[in-house]
Amino acid sequence: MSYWLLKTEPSTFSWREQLARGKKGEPWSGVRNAQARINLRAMKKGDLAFFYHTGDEKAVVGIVKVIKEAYPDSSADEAGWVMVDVAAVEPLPKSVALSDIKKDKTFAEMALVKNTRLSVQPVTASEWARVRKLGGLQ
DNA sequence: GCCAACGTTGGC
DNA sequence: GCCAACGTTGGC
Repeated sequence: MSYWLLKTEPSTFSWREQLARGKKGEPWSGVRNAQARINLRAMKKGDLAFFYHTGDEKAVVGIVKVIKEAYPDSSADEAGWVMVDVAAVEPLPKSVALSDIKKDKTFAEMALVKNTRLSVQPVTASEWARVRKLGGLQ
């Protein structure tokens, strides 16, 4: 079981919309970056991911679960790009801002900090636990 | 609105 | 195969 972080611009697709899809979930389409694709392909059913809002918010706002592994992205103009389906698991009682993440040395090596442009990135178990805690879970 | 970081493209 | 130019992402 692995952990991930998925970035989205809330005006394009927000946590509110993800929540509204419920257990049926939603395809995570539109990824057009080689490194991000590698990560999408590595995702297994049941893996968990943080849902991160870019733009004005810049915060982790919720947790989603992979419910369907990588398959062809129907929104792509050319073959080879993939998407997964994810469903909302739960919101974070308290969203965790990027500024808070940058302050905490637990996250010094996190892709969110070191590679700001990567939209699909792995999260370590310790990073996962720390963000959950900062977010008010357990 | 600007710019740093990164990726892609195209000339050589 | 290198690298300059350009485009995009996303934080500030």
